[in-house]
Amino acid sequence: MSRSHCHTEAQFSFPEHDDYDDDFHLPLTQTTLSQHSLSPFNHHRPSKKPKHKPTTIHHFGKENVPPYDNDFHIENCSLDCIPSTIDCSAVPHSQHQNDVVSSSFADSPDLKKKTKGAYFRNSIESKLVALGPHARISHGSGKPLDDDDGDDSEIDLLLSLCNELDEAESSRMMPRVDGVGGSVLCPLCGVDISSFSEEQRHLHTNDCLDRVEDQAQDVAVPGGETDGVGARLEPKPKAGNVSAVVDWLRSIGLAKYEDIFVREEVDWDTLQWLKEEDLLSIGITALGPRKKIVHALNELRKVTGPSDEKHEDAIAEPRRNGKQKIKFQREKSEKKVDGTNKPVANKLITEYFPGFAGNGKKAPAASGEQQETKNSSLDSGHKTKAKNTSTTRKLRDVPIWCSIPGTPFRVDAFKYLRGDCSHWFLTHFHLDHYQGLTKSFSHGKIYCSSITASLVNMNIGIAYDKIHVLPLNEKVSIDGIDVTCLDANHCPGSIIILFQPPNGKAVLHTGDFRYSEVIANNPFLRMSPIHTLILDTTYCNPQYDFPKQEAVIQFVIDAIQAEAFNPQTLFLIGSYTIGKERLFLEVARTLHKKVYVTAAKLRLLKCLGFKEEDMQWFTSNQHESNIHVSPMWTLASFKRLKHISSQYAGRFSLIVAFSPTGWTFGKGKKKSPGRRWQQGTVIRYEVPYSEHCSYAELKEFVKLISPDNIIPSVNNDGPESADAMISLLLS
DNA sequence: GCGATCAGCT
DNA sequence: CACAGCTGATCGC
Repeated sequence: MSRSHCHTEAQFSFPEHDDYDDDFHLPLTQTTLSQHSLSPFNHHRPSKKPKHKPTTIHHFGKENVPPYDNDFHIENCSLDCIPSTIDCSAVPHSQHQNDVVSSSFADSPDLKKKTKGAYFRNSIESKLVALGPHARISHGSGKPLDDDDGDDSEIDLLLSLCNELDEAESSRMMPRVDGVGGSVLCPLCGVDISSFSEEQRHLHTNDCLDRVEDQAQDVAVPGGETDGVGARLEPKPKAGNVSAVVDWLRSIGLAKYEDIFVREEVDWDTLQWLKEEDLLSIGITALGPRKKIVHALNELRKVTGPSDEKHEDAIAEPRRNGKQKIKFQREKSEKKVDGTNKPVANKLITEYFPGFAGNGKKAPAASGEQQETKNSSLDSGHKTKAKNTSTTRKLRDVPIWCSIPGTPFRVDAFKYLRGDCSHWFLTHFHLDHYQGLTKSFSHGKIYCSSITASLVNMNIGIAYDKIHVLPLNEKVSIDGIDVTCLDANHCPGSIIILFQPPNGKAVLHTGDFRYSEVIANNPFLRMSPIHTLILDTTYCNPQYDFPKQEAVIQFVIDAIQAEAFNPQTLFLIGSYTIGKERLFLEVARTLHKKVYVTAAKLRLLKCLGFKEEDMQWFTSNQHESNIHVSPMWTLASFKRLKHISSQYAGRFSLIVAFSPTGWTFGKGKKKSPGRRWQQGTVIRYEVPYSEHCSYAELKEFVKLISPDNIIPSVNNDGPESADAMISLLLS
């Protein structure tokens, strides 16, 4: 407390806005520590009526849990539940001992959609830079895009179509599936199916469709002469064909709404024009199904245009540049998740396009196992922004970075589970890497570090008999292939995995990792020539030139000390479910102050292999500390921070939050180790604490490894950028 | 009622 | 945008 301040609590009127999160003035935008240290309280605005908009913050209040730590989502985490096969005393992530041991890491590329270049163009800070220090900024919560905002003209058209149909119906016998009002004709072959049960009618029409499809496919597919949009396999359903709509509904799993469509006599042509409000008005009130139909219709339109339709399930495949190839299939039977036993109707979209990597009808190794791609780009739709294109798919192509060439192994590929593989490696316990892994996993063994194993067991509920714990820095043989794990310096339990198959072409999968001296000196890396490097390229751009973690930790410590002149200050440090532990541990150690974590988080920390002397710095009693660890997302907006602040009105008068992330650091930003933002009594620091490599570190690592081949596991802007990235790294 | 999945949102 | 999630709604079992 280097200086006293004369503010009483009453003076800390909380700046309230009617819409305080989306549009506010920043009293201090880019002050440095020395600049701001005068007083954080000199920017108050008169308080307005304290009207709180509802927020999405929940749960606080029960059992005295502070408002921000509503769940790290870990429950029942205790050492007791860990079987003896798990070595929980493994050296924790945060400490480097005399050897290379640490925790583990991995990388799960596919889930992240990281677009680096776009970040700055749209960032708050870039706007501030452009607008100057008093700029009014608009906080990223923009409204949803007016996606195809409804034209009245379209509704008019729809109405007139309906009218036409009414007239048509009265003048000729329309095929109907409800059987009311006359004989029922098959819409495809015209046979009278009046006497059939509803099920028989659909069987019949499905058979007709199959016939037509087979005939068309014979012609359309072999040449592959399509526009890349999909072979035209079927004749266009006739206007007025309601049963085609019914089939289509079934194909997207919404058969329960067929009655509505039949009742409303929505035929194939009409269907093309339906908009969400139309669906609502005809009685599809549930949001999910409505959205699903809208999405499926959008897919239809992309391919066919409103009057050039197909009538089956649209299965979209992410493609380069965000475009899609779409093929329509009707699913008569259940989709199988097991790729080894694909019914014809379940062919992957890419199978219709010879030459498309990893799929061609005759191409071996659909998952790219044996491929050693220089042109990984061909297949690198992975991690690009293939938004929403695969939501209806059950079977997604296994991205190339998930498959280890020369082995039957997959890495962080739980989104792509199928029966042709029984060895599944998990590099670390972050959602984007284990997504798809559920308690019902039954595809063989999961290989991971001991820390990850305990997390998988506790949080997902997978039994240990399905988990094979891999040691660090020790070569083991799995299915005849040598496998060695190294600490990835990413989050606790994260690993880099070295595969040495019998063909002599070693593959190094970095998972998510941050390069370090320890990694550089690892004898396994120094001694093993690497053929293929599957690389975490999250920050593979020269603009990401952030400091070492140590520097950022020091910055945070300095900032806390600088702000701590007010004893009623609450410090918040952001953290993920796991990750960033080193930051708050070092803060605690250096300042000799405990940090508060929730009880659930504490139980989790106990499983991460920290030593007793480190654990002593954590407490689950919030009154023992004014430095609290909270989930990253609660620190992301001033709105949430203010909410927290209001919960603590009696105890704390100032909140200082630290958001540790690498994304705060990029092109156009100064190379400072942290940025400070303030709004009223809430201060937020964005600090470039990264658990991924900086660009310079990536280059150095690549130089060290000198692989023959690089496969980026994070590909932000499509295949072109994949090649560009590789060139950058090798330059 | 529960697990899985998805859309939407940081 | 999104490092890595969270939340709520829905569906299938």
